[in-house]
Amino acid sequence: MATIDDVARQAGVAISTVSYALSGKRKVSADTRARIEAACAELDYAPRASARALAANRSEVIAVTAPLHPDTDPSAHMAFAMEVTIAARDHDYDTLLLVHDDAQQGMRRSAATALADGIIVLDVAAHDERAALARGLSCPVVFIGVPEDTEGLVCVDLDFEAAIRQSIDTLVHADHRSVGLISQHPETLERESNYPLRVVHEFERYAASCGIEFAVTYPETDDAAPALDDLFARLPGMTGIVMNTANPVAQSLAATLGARGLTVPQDVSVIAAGMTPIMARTPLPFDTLPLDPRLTCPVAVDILVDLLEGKAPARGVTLVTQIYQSQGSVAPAPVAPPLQAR
Amino acid sequence: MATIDDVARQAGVAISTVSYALSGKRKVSADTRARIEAACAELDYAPRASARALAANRSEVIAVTAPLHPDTDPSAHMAFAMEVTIAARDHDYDTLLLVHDDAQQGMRRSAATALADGIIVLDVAAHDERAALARGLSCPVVFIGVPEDTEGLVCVDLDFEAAIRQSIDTLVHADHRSVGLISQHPETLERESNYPLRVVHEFERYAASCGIEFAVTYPETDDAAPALDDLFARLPGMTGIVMNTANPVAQSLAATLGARGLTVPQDVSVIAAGMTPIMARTPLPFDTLPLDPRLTCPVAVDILVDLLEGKAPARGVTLVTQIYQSQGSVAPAPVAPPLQAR
DNA sequence: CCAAGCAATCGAAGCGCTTCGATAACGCCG
DNA sequence: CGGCGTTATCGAAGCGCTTCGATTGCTTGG
Repeated sequence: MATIDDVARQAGVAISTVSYALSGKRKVSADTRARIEAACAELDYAPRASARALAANRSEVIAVTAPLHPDTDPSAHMAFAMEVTIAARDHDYDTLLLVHDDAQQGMRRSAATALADGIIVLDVAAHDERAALARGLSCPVVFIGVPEDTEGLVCVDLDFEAAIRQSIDTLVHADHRSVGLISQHPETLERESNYPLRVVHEFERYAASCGIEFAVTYPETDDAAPALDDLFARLPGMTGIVMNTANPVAQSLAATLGARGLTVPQDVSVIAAGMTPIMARTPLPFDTLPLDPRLTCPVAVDILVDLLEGKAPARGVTLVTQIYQSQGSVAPAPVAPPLQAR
Repeated sequence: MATIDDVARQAGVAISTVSYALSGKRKVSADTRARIEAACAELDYAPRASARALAANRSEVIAVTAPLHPDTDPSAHMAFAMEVTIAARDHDYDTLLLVHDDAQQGMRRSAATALADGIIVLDVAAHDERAALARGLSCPVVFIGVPEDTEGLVCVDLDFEAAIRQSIDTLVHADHRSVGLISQHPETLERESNYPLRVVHEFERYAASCGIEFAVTYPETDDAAPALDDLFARLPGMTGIVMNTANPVAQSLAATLGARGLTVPQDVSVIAAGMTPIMARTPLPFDTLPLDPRLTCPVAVDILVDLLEGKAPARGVTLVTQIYQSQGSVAPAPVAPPLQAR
């Protein structure tokens, strides 16, 4: 393993000149640079990460906490971890994976030992213990997801409120006047990240402000039938459905609608807002505002890197707009409401 | 951030004494140790990872390559990465995630810069480019999965051959004399890791040596019906099925058997050998020899750590025995073959 | 009573890099 | 032609830790 010393000797310059040539932090004449580069290539030189980290007081490593609790979807998890890793490499950072049950310990350790320069927190719950921890940590932390209390935190998330507004707008423009929301299992609302709740609130607020009829239902199981029946009981003239629910429920809804003799989009228009596309091996035939890690992760990493390199101050909460993907599941509302039609 | 210097001063000892007290590499008297520990606690001391790595010439980090090609299952990926991470923490190692398309570059970089002490390679294909690379790398590499040419490599995998033998034994002991194997999609056999092929070979070899009738089928799609029909066409008296196939096919098989009026295990006995249990949100009602990351990952990490700490020489290929999980899908063979029975 | 042996501790030399201030070489202007 | 500002390069001081050999102060046996 060649060291910077070997390179300097080989190129006939001082160590510091090699360092400056490689980092570009001071000007080096064209031909010395050429000699140094030749030496590096010949000796197959790569700077020792630990030496560099010690001297420069930065490790060029970002830690990623993705704690495993039983009800998280590992596939979504991996997708986020991968996207963070890819985005980090674009800035020449590597990522350290912290997945132990006790994410706190991992975060503390990476900060205390300066293992990582910064931390990305995934799978954020409404009342996340990692929020309090992050406030007391010496290194920058960026959350992907928004906890209840964002005081002093830097968070990135999708703009679920905007997605809901866009879903309602889309339906309203297609003349739907009665729209139902299928939300998450009641326990999920408690435990999980708080976006499902934000979705419900915004749905109710915005639907009301648009002057349309609306109702929200919370499926108890993965079977969408009771939820659908519940909605139709409360909105007999319902012609539009917005979903922000677990994928199995969505899968089941597709089947249930068929079983009820309802065709999408002739009888009912359906939009899935803020759902993970990854799990959907069998893609849903619904218009979607997908919860796409490729939207949030690069933004989160950009912000963290800016923080690390002192390029920008902490930014509070950043919301990223989801992209509407049309699958033809929205059509103008039928003249007669679907249930009365038959 | 306190340094070892601060601790030494606070405890009234030399720096080296602190180092020895913390590492345990030399004896330190009980009361100096106590003073040092008190000082550490008071100053909230944690050794700087980079300084330690530079001085000791080891980073206590293991790199994990999990390249993302389109046909890999992210959920399984994450499960492996997590299990490796957990196992590594048990040995006080952290894990660096290398996930870029170009895994080679990541491996080279972590070795060249001494970012990581060793590398774990996941998702190994039969002709994996990373095999050649590993041979030329300066740091130990352990593969989870077995490539075609294992010369000079250290690999850990499940003992698929043993699983197949155990599956056949189980069926034979229940008096089944005609057994079919549902293997993978033909392209999967080409591209993927080579265990599906090993499974087919061992199935044919061992079934023949047991003197039973057998056939192998390769489903073209996720629909198991054609595969099942193919098997029955070639083995009209088939009473046992071994599966080593993609999970959707298995899901489909459960449905198809029902549709054909066949009951498990009364009419047909079924065993799933070497399949990922993670994906199966809806658990399959079949006896299983699951492809469980918790079996291989800790073993791989143990081996790597032994290698790193010079405790043991390279071990070649290590095969781990899968654990049979009974779900009641195996019963004694019916007296009359199922198809003729109706 | 002294040499030998042992246990506990210290001091200093690195590990390989970054970075600051100093230095040398050079052209330019008055 | 001397002084000055540039530009390119050098030297050395760390960064915070590990580890080796040396030192100190005891205890023992001869």
